[in-house]
Amino acid sequence: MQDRLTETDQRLPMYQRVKDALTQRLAEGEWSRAEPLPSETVLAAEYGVAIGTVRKALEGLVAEGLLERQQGRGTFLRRPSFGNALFRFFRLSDGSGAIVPPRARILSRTIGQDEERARTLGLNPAAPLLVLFRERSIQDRPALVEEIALDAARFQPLSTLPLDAFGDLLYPLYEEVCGLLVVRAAETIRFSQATPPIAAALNIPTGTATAVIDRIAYGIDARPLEWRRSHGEAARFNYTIDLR
Amino acid sequence: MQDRLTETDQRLPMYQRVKDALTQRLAEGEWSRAEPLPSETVLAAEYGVAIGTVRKALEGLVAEGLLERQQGRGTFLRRPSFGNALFRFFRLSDGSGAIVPPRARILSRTIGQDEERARTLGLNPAAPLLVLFRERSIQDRPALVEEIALDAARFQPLSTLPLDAFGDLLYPLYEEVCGLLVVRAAETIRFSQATPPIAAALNIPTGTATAVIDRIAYGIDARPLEWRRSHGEAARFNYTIDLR
DNA sequence: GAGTGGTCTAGACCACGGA
DNA sequence: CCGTGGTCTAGACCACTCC
Repeated sequence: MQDRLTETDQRLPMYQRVKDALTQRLAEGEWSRAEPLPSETVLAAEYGVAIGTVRKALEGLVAEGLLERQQGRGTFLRRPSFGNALFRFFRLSDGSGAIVPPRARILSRTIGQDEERARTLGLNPAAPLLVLFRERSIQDRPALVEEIALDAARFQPLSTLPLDAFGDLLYPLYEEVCGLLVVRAAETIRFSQATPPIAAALNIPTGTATAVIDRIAYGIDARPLEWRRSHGEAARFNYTIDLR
Repeated sequence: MQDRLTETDQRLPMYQRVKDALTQRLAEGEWSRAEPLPSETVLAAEYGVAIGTVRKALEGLVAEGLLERQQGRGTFLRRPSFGNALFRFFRLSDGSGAIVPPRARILSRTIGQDEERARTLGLNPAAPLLVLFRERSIQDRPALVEEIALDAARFQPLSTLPLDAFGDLLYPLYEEVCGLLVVRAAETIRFSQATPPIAAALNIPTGTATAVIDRIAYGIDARPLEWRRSHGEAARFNYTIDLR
């Protein structure tokens, strides 16, 4: 057990090496979300370090959003909460005020090449990509259209899954069907105008102001998993951030 | 020295009480940015706790962005870096590519009442507000217009300061002239269209798409200090965020 | 009651910065 | 060189969850 750390750089602080080792085990799916990690005491024994060192490693992983700790219960793999949070950007309380879960529908699925997006995903420029077009609507009114690019190799099961089996959220699907866990995402917001296809999909006039959000979602191993571009009507856009 | 903690809630964890006490001393301006806080050892002795407890309090304040620590040098009050970061939202590399510091010009200064904004600032609705209109430009081209509301009482020195003495950045001014330190801010982004006065100030046609950013800046005591609404051309808007 | 994480202590040694 | 924060240890007791 103890030599699990020997491969990592000896110059790094102990807690960092423990953290790296745990990250790798998390990435390999060693623990589900229902099942707690070994306790601090056990981990300390496994790695041959003091409990405080394990604690520091765990706290780091909590800070990075990989783990959740709960007193009396244990330490768990965290479920990222931004999965459907794109809708955080848009006003949801359309009329009734009740928060309705947005419905998703896959408009098309193709496999092809795209040099630029493959590069963005950290792949060989010629790598085949699985490309989805997706509509998300609230109360049967289209609110967003999304273009999604995935590594066709890693997401192979999705290329045969029936389109109506995709459900409303993709990230749980990635996890269940492909064993890939989204941990972090970076988004870029900018402003544009609806091109004819976008306008048609959103049911708004061509040229209407839109907000465009590009997202790159990263897996537990910090490599890009998904590229996504979402279009929505600018008038419905509303976003809040905290600065320090 | 040791009884400095007696006023705080006895049920709170020790490190929390130390943290609260330090926050208050920071808010009172006990340490400048050049001068380090007392060392961990000294603080531990002052508060009668173990060094690890002080460390946990300090780490919390670092996480909140109030402090910076540097090995071998000491622990320092942090200078928030978002002061001129509104321009993070907009494409700066206009032509030349070189990053030019944006110039600011105060267009007007008035004192008046505004119930809603006073409430936003946590003031009595009838409290007098100091309202500034400000233009910010890059290479002599207006890029942003801002409306800024402040508590006239707390920012009293600003009501008589010559308009051309305001400089390009307000937060250092708040600190130097009023002794008020901005620590955190919350921003809301939305898209709109330029009204005639905004269009005139930005030198764009009325009705052009704009990005509107509302900001509330908070002081070290976590109370709102400043309300600000910035308008810029939407086509120049570009913003990146990280989600977890 | 048994086991978990949360708080707290009291030390040791190391790495870095500055005089 | 001394003093700083950074790392690490080895315990203690408490608060919480679950059976």
